[in-house]
Amino acid sequence: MIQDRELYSFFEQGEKLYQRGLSIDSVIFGFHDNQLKVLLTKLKNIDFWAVAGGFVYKNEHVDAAAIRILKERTGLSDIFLQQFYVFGDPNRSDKKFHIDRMKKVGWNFTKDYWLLQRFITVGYYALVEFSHVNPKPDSMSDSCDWHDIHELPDLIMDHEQILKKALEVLRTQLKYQPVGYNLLPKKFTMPELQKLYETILDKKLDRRNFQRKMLGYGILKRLEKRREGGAHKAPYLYSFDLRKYHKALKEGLHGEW
Amino acid sequence: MIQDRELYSFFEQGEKLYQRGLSIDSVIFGFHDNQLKVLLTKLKNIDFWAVAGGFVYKNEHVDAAAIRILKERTGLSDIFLQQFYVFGDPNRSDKKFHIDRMKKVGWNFTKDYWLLQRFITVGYYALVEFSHVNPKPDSMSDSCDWHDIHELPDLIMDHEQILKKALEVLRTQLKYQPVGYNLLPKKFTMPELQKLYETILDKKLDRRNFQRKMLGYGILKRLEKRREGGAHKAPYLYSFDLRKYHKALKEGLHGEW
DNA sequence: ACAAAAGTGTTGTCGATACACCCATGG
DNA sequence: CCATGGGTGTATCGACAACACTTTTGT
Repeated sequence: MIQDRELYSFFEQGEKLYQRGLSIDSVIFGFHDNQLKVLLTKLKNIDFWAVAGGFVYKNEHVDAAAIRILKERTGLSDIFLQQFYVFGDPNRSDKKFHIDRMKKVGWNFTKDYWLLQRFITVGYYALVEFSHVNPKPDSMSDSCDWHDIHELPDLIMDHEQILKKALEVLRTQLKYQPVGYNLLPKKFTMPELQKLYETILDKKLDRRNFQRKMLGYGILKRLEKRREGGAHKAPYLYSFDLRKYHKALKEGLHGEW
Repeated sequence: MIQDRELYSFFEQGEKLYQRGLSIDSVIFGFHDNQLKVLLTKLKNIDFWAVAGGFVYKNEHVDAAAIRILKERTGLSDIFLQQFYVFGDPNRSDKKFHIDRMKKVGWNFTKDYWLLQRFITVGYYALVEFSHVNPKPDSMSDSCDWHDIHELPDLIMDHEQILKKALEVLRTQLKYQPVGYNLLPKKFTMPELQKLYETILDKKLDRRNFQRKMLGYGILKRLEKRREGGAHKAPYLYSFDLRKYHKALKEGLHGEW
């Protein structure tokens, strides 16, 4: 099978190509149908899923590797992507998974095979625009799909922990920094932005106060056009004022000391 | 020399003992003489300093290694210690430093010697009580001392960048989480706490507003006794209410959504 | 007595909450 | 014509900054 040849190549070349004992796992968030989604890949030959992971080339910047992997999985570049934690438990990578998989595809390995060594992983999380993503599985996976945050399949190793931690960091970040650009289309309505916040925070917010609070940050531009076709009154469209948005990203949304 | 024997042992044993390509650098902050200080070690044989660094044993949790290194350098355990960033530039470790040093002490090495490989480092920062620290250099260093944040000596490799980033994170953290326990003695006065904040933020704060704001957080206990002996009016002594302090650490100081 | 340090009050501003009210649109 | 969704206005509360006043203590 073609897929297995790919996988074999990975098994064979990995040790030469990649920095030893180091991996990257990116929790890629998207927003669709008023739900917060995560991009997961289904691993070949076993019934478990994983967040978008990968390895770092021997002469590649760790951050660059994260950007590359994000691009490989989604087709997107120029995206909000941020380190959030290093998972450094010596027993975090369950060898049984790797061994089972390699046996199933008939790959011969020795006890000191590179994939069975200890790996530490750098966790990143990304915020992407759902509709722009073109999910592509990697050589280790046979599919790549969005999953609702509340209905997660079984995840390998410590990936559930990684995902939970990413969510936690995202929720904390939401309090102090603007979120929305990269998760929403270029133009969006205030109710849509509010839904995003409500989904991430898992909490209802007051429509009117939310609006004024957001406008108060001064990072939104109201556009002339309104969205048509929908039922009831047509809401305004907004877009982010990127200059002010990035300024707010750096300085935070709330007061200084 | 005894020291060189130690160093030789490190050069020789390192590859066997430590996880390859992975190091830890901890920026240890202390507070003394109304100044924010960092604990730095002076490397043997070269005129450069470094933040408290070390390596991770092959079967050791990365966080555990950070705790161990902190203990080795300061004698302290049970301290505020937190990951803040991974420095993953493939060229961050300047080989020239290692080569110069090894040549000076007459250590023979090959081109693929473990210390000359690529290293990524996990940055931690710690907040410690100055007076409790007993600085001890490691086998690579011949002294270990506090330095004022504003008068730093030459640092190796990217350690200045690491230190700056730690400071930045500390300043950000200060806005949202309580700081002070671990940096101050058990009992302290409000002006002392204020000085700490002013030093970290590099900014004057209003005495009266600071007091009420701090008290408003409800994480302080006013003690019966006052500090005596000093000139002028004696201030109250305070201590942290650890239950509430830790609660505030988790939940943050400002409002919820 | 007075300067300096520390504790307590008062006021005004601004943002956040909780609502009331008005406008537009499809059924 | 009215239910629903969306936009604007207002009253109240609390946090915070600015600044006035009082208390303590060493010289």
